[in-house]
Amino acid sequence: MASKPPQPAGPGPHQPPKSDSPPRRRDASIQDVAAAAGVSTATVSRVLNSPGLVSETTAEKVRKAIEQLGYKPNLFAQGLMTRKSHVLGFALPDIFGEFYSELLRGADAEARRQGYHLLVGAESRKDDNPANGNLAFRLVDGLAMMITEPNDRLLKQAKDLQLPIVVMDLEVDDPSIDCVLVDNSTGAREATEHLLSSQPPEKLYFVGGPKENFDTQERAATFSATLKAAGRAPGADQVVYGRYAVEWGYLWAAQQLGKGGLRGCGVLAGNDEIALGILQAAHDHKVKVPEQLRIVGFDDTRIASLVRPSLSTVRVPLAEVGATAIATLVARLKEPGRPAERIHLPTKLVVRESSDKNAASGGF
Amino acid sequence: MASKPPQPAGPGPHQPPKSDSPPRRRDASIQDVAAAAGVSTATVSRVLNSPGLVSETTAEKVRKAIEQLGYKPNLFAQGLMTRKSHVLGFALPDIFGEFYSELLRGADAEARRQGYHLLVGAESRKDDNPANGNLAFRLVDGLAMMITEPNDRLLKQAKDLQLPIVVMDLEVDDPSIDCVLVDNSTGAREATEHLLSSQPPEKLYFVGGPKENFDTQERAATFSATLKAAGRAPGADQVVYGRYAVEWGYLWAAQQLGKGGLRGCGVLAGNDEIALGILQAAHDHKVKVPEQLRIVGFDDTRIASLVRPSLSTVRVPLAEVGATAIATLVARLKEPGRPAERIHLPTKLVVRESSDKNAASGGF
DNA sequence: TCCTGTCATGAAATCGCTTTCAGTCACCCA
DNA sequence: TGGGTGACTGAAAGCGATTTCATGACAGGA
Repeated sequence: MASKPPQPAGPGPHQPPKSDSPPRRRDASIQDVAAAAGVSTATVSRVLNSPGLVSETTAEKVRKAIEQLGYKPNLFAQGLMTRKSHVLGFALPDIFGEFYSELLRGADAEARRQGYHLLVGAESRKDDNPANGNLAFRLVDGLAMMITEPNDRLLKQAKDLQLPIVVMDLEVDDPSIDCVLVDNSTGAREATEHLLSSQPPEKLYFVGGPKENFDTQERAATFSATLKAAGRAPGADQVVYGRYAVEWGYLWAAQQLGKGGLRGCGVLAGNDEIALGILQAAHDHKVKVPEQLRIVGFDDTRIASLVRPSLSTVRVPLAEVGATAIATLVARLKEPGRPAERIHLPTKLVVRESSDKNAASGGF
Repeated sequence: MASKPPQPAGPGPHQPPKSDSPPRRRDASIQDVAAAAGVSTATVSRVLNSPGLVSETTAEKVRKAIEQLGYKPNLFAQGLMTRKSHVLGFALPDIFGEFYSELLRGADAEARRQGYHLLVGAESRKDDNPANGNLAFRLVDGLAMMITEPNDRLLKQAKDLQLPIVVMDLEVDDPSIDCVLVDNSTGAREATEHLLSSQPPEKLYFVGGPKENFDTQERAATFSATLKAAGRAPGADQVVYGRYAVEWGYLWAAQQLGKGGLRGCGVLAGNDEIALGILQAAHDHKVKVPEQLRIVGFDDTRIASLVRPSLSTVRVPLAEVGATAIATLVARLKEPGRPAERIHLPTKLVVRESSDKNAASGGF
């Protein structure tokens, strides 16, 4: 019906509708609707945006015209006036693997629920042209960004945009910015205590991601604190940093195993990928997990339950982080004055085979 | 000039500029730049959009003014005139797991490279309010959509939008729509032949995703054809359909194993998830892979190389699919008249432990 | 009867940009 | 010297919505 160009009724009596619409069919505008309904554009606009200001009889006429012409307001024009696009930016440091896709999934679902759309951007560190980033983000109503390292350049840029911002994963000091955080310490403590329990291991390690990474820092700190509380303050070699990657975990473990260490030890990894690398190395070196080496990961991405032995890990509600970020952002959009929040989402140890030989394997 | 508040020259001689800027700092507009540079808005616009039409001296003045005022064109106003937003829609049936995140990663990188941004939407089948989908997608310049089942409602909606469209994963008959496809048959044939080779198995199975799914159909067809070519035309029970999920793979395999079957057989799964489920079931039933059961997956998501035994699978260049889709879309945007393409991306068998006990384990 | 207050509506200004159209100016050639 | 040419530039007309302000009709109160 959108495509119904019923004789413009104006010019000639009966110009044959053949070859009528040279492909350039312009969408119906508010003007067309107004004309068709015999009212002014103001009235049409009111019917759409403030019904109740217009009498039921006219409203009905207008609605009919809208229906008939398949009218949809032009979002650019609308945005020009209202300064709203109903699009939210969702900026990630990268898009890779389960971790980010979960985050995005939660965010997208929530955005949709609230009538918004998501403009995603993986702000790859490589691309140093700030113009790129700014360019299209300038039409979003707000910005949810995941920032993993303090002093991120991206955050500064974002502030300059003067947009409502919510940051995931990093607690920024700016009191005007909402933050959605993960309660790393509970999970890390649970995991560490779990590793300490039952057969107390020779030695416990924390194998983290990048040293600058906020999550890694928190997890490492809690690890150390928990050990200290148990009277086993860790040495410098027991807390190490690297990258959030399978390769790094493998590398580290292979080295340790080469040195003959690690048997009878326990490892808390900075995330599941690292844990998987360690698992792999153990396998290659014929070290039995969990009998000779107990491993706990972090994040509980899907893969954790699919590897053999299945990976104990700390569950982080990633989808919920994304969803909460969007919800908070929308709340702020609706009520700009509200005080910024610091929302902490819980984490929880999930024990599987890699740290407990009695654990059920299952439950994908 | 509408907004030029420097002494209207009319009323009072010298109203004091104190209390001048209450926090509402409006972004500089093209008018402000024009005024600051002492030129017309037309000239400013030209400096930005068609340099070469303006003399170097004026251009310099204008650039200085832009710099000084931190001027950024208003995207709504710009869009209103040009009908371009430099935003592309990227519609997925869902956002879940490695599969879609890879797709998205490739797409995002390419979009960025080309100066576009991505508006993502997981068109969850639940949400049946078409208005939702249409709403913000109406400001995109083009739409890349993954469609896995013929006759998708979403595709029709998209066509109504009259936007340039590129479809991933499904070959649509509409000759005006570009398609980015995966060469399922090569991969499926390689995989099937691989399973037939060396110790010829008792029986070969194809355990697919949804029967309506286009990829599954192609893969199943090739599987059957290859078997037939080898003189071993498959029975009805050898090609089965279910869902793209670990659970389905597990369920199917567990049933077969219960019946005592499957030992000495080979399975080609519709995707890696299904294969993983089968692997899991085999493990639970103490069936040795690959000695007693050989398994090949499809897609080569990251997890395939991380499970034990590592999973043989057909590599599908997911990121490349996404990137190609975007590239094609942009190409069409730049040259609307170009004939629609059918781009086939290659697939390739990757042999790992789950189908070949001599395979190297490694290479994550 | 006249004045005032509501309600429904339309005319027109505005948002910030692009683009057409029409100069202006300097210069060159016949 | 007159007219033609080309290079720059500015005025102004949109693009399609929202919103202010004015208006007309009508009802109620003095």
